[in-house]
Amino acid sequence: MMRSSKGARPQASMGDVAVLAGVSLGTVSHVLNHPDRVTPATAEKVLRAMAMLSYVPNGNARSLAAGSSTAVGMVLPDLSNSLFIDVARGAETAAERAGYTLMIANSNTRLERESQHLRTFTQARVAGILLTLNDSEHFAAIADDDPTTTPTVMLNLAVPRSQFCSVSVDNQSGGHLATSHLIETGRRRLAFVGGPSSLEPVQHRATGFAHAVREHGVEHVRTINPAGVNRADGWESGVALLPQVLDGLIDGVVAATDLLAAGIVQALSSEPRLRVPEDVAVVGYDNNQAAWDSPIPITTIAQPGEEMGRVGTELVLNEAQRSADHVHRSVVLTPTLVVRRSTQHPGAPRNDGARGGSS
Amino acid sequence: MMRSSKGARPQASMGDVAVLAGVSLGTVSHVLNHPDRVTPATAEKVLRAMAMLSYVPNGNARSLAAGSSTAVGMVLPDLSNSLFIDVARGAETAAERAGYTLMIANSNTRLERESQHLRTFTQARVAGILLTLNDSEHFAAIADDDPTTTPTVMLNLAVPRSQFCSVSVDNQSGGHLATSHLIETGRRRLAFVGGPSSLEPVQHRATGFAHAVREHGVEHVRTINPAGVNRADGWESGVALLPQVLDGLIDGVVAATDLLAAGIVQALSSEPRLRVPEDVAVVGYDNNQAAWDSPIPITTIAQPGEEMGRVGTELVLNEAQRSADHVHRSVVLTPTLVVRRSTQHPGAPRNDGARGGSS
DNA sequence: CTCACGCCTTGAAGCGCTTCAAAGCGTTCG
DNA sequence: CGAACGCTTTGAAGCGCTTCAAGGCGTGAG
Repeated sequence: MMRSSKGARPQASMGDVAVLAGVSLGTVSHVLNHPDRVTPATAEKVLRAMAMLSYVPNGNARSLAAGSSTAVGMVLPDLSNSLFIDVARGAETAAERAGYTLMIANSNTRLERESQHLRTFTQARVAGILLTLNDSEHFAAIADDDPTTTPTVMLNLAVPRSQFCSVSVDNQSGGHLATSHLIETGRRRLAFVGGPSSLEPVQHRATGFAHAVREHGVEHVRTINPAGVNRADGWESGVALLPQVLDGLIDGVVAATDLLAAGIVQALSSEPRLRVPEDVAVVGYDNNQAAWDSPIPITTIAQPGEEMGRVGTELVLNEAQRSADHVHRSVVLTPTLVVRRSTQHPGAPRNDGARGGSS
Repeated sequence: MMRSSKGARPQASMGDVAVLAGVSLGTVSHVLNHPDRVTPATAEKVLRAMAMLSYVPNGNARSLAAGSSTAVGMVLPDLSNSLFIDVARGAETAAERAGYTLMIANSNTRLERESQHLRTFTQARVAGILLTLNDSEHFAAIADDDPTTTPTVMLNLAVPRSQFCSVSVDNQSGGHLATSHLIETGRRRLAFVGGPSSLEPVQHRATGFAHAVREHGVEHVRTINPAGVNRADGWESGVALLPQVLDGLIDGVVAATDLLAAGIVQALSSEPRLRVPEDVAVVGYDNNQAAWDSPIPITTIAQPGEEMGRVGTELVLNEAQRSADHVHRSVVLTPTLVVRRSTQHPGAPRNDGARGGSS
């Protein structure tokens, strides 16, 4: 059906529909919100009128009168990290299932944008907010100064359960998992490549690494903490590691992110005398695209991103719907190991696939 | 400042603020919207009262009364495609600069979700909508049945300029660019790897390829159209191409996406007698992460994603603010060539870098 | 045949805010 | 000294919708 060419007539309101259908305003509203209270005949009359006028209910007026909204807001720190994309996807699915709509706002890890978006969501009176943060300092700043009464759950950061629900992944156990895998596949002389100390998840992964090393009594040869956790930082770390690897002093590397791992693999492979995984195994973290796409696919720790989004949404909606008897909870999810070439014995079957899209 | 522990008091309203400040409701409103009409002393009194009550204006009531909103909605088809992430980033920047907030909704390329999100945005009375689509069939369905009066601009798809503004990238010229690059670097016997015919952008790239081949009078040896445009499809296509490449019948391949190109490079490289780019050059499309991350970094066509988002936002805001004298425009942006190893002469400097994020 | 009971439908009272005409007031000008 | 003017502040009228008490009306029971 083509757009009706009524020109610049503002928008049909519920009143217009009522007049056209020959019923009262209240009845029109009931057709939308309590169809059971209305005679089928009446309902049909009204629906026909709505169609005729291309009526679109005004969500603002609705939320205002009803005092509630059907949207859930989500603040994401980084759209280029596939973990957060997964989180968004899980949240979207859960929200849709519950009849809500997910609105995503991107902060680019800027504290200022984070609280700005929080404010916008609060003003819009969304049903709940999913706040995804990377950095515990940002959390502190936000928790102190944005006294939101909107149900909010923290994603990706474990927080004192006082004010919010939270859903996070156990980074320490992930670090432990990665390290144990290396050890179980025969590596004995390990290095850890981490990152800046402000990144809480990275620190926890380091702790997990340390525990595993101690438990198994293998050698912790070296730790590098580059300024960032991207590919370039990985490359540099790999170069730094090279001499010891060549001397056989290091036979396994645990990297705190996949990007780091990819850079490390790249650096190590650039040395012709070295082969990954035969001479040195590398394991990453996050199950990012970079881990699939690496020339040598990289073993990694997969974070249950979708689950995080799903659980977070369920928690926030629970709080929104039953705020009375809602109790804040901190859910901690467990990451899983994904084995690929970078840690496998030669000749083992190669894991391949794609995560990407098209244009 | 800690959250005031007033318990479950609903929310302070503008009226409460007015009473506390000892002024009228209208004055409080003016403090927010027309600070110039209010005495500094009064303003301060009001602001103090707001702080005291943790007052958060109700955006719904605001938009309702004012008849306008300060949000821009964006519908994205695929969060895992870095092109769209770039678009979102550009849009976000432009929206922020204009004092608007960008709300992103993800449709996962599902028509049903697309129109659902459109409806939500329309109901929320956002100032404008950025509709990003992949598929011209979806456009047809949506244009016909969603008679939105909200300013809307189409992104990524060139559409008849009748109903909407649109911003798209000239895929034909991109295909031409990629092909010419191959020819200019000495390739003479070319193959094209495309995709399903429903993907309009891919078809345009094919057209550009064909034109370039004809213009330069080089040989168009073969076209393959796999069922998809992902890495796996690329691998299969690469395998199919292998015999002819080995026989020297093909010395250059234009792929319709980077994922395809990555798969092709992978397949070709698995043949020890073959070297990329010495024996065969490969060029991709999109400037996705996969093109950076490939063992042999892949020359590609970069789409101006951020610019697309920025221009789209400017158009939609223009229409929202000056709908009277707004004229629909179709902006077509030009893609650019990014040269990497996969098409370069041996010994040429290697282009490296990273696009990724952290966790 | 009448009364009461249910089911639909109606009308009116807000939801919290913007805005505009009108009222207050301290000044300036004649 | 009074009129006129400009700047603040006020009060009230909605914005479009939900909801709830109240009104109509058809039906079954007495």
